[in-house]
Amino acid sequence: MRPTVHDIAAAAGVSLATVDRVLNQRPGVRHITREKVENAIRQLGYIRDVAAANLAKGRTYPLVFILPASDNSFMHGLNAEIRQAILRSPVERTDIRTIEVPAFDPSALVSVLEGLSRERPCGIAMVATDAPDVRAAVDRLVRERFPIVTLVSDLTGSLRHHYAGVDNIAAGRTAARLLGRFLGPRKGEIAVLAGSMLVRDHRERLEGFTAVLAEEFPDLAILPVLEGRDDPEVAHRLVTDALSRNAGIVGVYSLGAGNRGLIRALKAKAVDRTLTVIAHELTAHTRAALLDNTIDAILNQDAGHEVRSAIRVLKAKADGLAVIEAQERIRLDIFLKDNLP
Amino acid sequence: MRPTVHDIAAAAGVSLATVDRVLNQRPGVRHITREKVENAIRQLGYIRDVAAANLAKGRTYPLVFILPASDNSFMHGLNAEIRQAILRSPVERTDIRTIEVPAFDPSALVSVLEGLSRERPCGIAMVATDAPDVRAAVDRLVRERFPIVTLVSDLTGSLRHHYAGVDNIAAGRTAARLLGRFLGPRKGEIAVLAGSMLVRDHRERLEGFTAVLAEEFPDLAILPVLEGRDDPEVAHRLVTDALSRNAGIVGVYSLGAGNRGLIRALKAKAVDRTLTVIAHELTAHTRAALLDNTIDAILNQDAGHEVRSAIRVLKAKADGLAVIEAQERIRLDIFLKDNLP
DNA sequence: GATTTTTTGATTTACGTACATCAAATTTGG
DNA sequence: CCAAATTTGATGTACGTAAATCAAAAAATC
Repeated sequence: MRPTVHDIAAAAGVSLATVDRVLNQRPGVRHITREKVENAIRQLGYIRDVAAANLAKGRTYPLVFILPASDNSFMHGLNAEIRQAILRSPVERTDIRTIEVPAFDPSALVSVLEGLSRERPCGIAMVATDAPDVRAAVDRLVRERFPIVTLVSDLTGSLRHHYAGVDNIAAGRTAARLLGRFLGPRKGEIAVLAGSMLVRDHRERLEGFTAVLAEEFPDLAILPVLEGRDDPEVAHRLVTDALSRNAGIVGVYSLGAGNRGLIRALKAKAVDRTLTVIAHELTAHTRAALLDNTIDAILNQDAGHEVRSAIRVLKAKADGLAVIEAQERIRLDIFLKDNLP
Repeated sequence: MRPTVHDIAAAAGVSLATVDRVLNQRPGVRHITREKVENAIRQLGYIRDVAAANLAKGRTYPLVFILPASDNSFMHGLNAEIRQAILRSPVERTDIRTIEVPAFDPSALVSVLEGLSRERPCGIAMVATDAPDVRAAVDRLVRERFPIVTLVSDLTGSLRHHYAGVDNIAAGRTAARLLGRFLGPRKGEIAVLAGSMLVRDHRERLEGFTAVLAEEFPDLAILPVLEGRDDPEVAHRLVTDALSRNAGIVGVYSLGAGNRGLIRALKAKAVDRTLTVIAHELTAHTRAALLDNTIDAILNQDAGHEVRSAIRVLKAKADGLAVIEAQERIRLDIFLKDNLP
């Protein structure tokens, strides 16, 4: 049977109250007594029953999700997953609130973070915008002992406890290899459609992509990046233009959102030629395009996994518990038309 | 605040004891009283606090994992993950026991299943061997209200509650498309190395593989399947022979275990030619082979996810709770050298 | 050595549920 | 209508932990 606080008290030769003081780091325990208790805890292998503790404390986990106010399928999906998580709140003892901030606006994000310092949630998940001020604000909160995880977009170099998202450099590299291998011996140019080079994840994907293409597929040249602002209309125009102007395009890598426009452009322009296309994010549109061979592969991150993982990690950090690293690794999904979920 | 049994009792105008009798389906409640209580439960949206209930009951979840006694990397990995889960037992209130049965031996599996009917674990996870007797035994246990999930290898047509494993037909189809696309315009023959055609997952992978190859890559012909019995030595011999005898081989699909032998054969025999190779299961060997370009892609199922998912599902079923379907879907991982974990 | 301060013990209540017991009320059968 | 059976209520204890109170003991200070 698992040891309880009573067993610890008995083993350490102290009272229950003292064990409680040690366990919950309350004051008024002499150093040597504290050590006696800690030894007993270690020797008996005591593990606090978190469920019982939460019951006694009436604990809930107030969590805050900070999201950019972006109007694209991925963010909509992320929001939907957070709503699902809110529905599970009673069971998981969470109390989740989302805050929308203007996209690509570091100062807005910083002021929200500063506001949270007063609200004192027990955990913060945020889609990071990569800027020094944001990093500083995050570090400040971490030093104030707030658990913080970045979601989808990381803030490297900051003190955030965890990143719930995919490795975007690896994603870009994978896209390049798939494209290169699918094209085989063919030579030509590659069009890259991004949202904005101001976003870290897009920059990283491009970085990985160009690196592998340069190293291993020297016959494929990357055209200047098209910045579609994750907007289907803009994407449509840019891709249509590029295809018209450049007959040597053999492949397309769409590393951001706004794929609806890309797909429309491809269907109109590329009926005759055989383009190889890799896109990010599985949505109703990209799924259909994959099935009708307009797109050859989709790279995806599962927003549901990211949200659930962020919640698990924040709760664990709030309780000072360990996380199962392998479980919390967000994988890059590669979908061909055969393995769609 | 979440409603409690007290709120239900007050709302239904009955005593706590009666609410308890209804909740735990104890006898001695008139039909109309039971309905009053059930209405109150529905109206207040009462959800039993599983943590508190488990605390009160001193509940643990005795689970049994039934595994084939196969000596290959994947099964070793699966075992290791189960051991990890056992380490988490105190926290998760599980009590996990594994039973090894001879591989490919339906009757051994059936007798183990029958034995469990007396032991009464609160859930069973099993790597199924596909046979009518096994199906019958599983169905019998399900009718006796045992939660059962199949692990890695499914038992379609049975009443098992859940399958924690990948869609092997999809895996085979994916392998075929990757191979076909990687080979591009090249024509030639494809060698397929399987463990045994007696195993359902191998049969299904082959089925998916041949289907896509036939439909979409008619220039690629499949050679007679090599049955390596998941044994590196046998695999080595078979692949070496095949490569010697057949100069037209342009690709290899290894859908089972024993990849160590395959890799050795490839390195010895295929230095001169450019084979495209797709293999299953990420192990130290296949990982190294992927990195040194001996293998082009690895399809993988994450044993850790499968084990954790099986445990979550069994616990939920034992408590009569819903599972998050999307969370429990085991994905087919596709690894290129760029997105290795 | 007396006094103050700090540390420790003993005890109680609470969290939400399970489960057991016994008494009281209600229904059913004869 | 009475007895027997069934249904319901009231109450208490338990699970493992948190948190509070007050008394007692020990240590530190003068």
